[in-house]
Amino acid sequence: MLRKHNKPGNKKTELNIVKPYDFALSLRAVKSFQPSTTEPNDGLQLAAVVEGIPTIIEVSQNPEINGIAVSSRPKTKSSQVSRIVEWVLFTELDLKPFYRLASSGAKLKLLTGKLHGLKPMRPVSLFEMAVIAITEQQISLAVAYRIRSRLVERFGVPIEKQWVFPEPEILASAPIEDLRSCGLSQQKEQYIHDLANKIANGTLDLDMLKTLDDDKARETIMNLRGFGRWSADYILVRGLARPDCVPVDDLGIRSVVGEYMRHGQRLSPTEVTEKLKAFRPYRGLLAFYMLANHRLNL
DNA sequence: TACCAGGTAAAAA
DNA sequence: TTTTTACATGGT
Repeated sequence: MLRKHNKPGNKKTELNIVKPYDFALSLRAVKSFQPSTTEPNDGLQLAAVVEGIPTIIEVSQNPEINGIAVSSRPKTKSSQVSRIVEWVLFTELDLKPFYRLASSGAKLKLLTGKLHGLKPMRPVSLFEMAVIAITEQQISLAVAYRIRSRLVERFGVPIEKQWVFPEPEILASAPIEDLRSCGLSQQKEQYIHDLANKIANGTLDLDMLKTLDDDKARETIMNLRGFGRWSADYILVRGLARPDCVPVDDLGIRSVVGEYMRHGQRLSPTEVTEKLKAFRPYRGLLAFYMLANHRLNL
């Protein structure tokens, strides 16, 4: 007989995920990129609106079955929950071909060995991701983070000790001064209003980016007001976790690729492209592994 | 105090 | 077509 580990009021379901996968490692990796290192617990909590109801989705390791368990508060039967978690954890990504490709050199073999099972995590919503990109243009990450906190706490939906990121409709109808008073510049306030309006009135569906190839997705993003090359790449890499996509302009990437592929010397954007050429279609994953290893300081 | 931080659009040259 | 410029906040 199958043992049920369900408790009343907290329905748990298991998640199918393409292996190898190391949830704890992947979680540590995302957190190492986040400005705030609070959140002491070792599980993942996502705040999202499910069937119109603000919900906390909890993702944790289930040692009994060596898998991933998902629960939600309030509990819901909606299949939206697993779809969200599948998206965030990138369950469908198969790391095996990437490992085969990166096993050529001793250094890279060591890297993928240390980080075995690491997958990038993606934010719940691409709208939030797009707003992150706008706020982080030019100013420091810490400042951008403060501005976003004010935005979320003001317009988002509170649940437990978190907030669900505001829906486009909410920001679209927010008065200009209200957005400005969160610390956004006049330009950035316009970009966000413009984006939110397009989504709210149905002219734009960011989720369809998921169906486009890298170049087409980049082009689509760059046609939006306020999104240049940097922001488009940022969304492709962080928001969609495209396995072959590398933000070659990024200083961190240039240093860390140089660390592995030249003697710790920073590379130029074209040199990064050159050095990673052989690792298509997993150039982005490789860069992610290098960066994660650097951040985690293993 | 002044300068800079994972840019961008619009104006100017 | 390429080069400047304004922009908001907070850390140094």
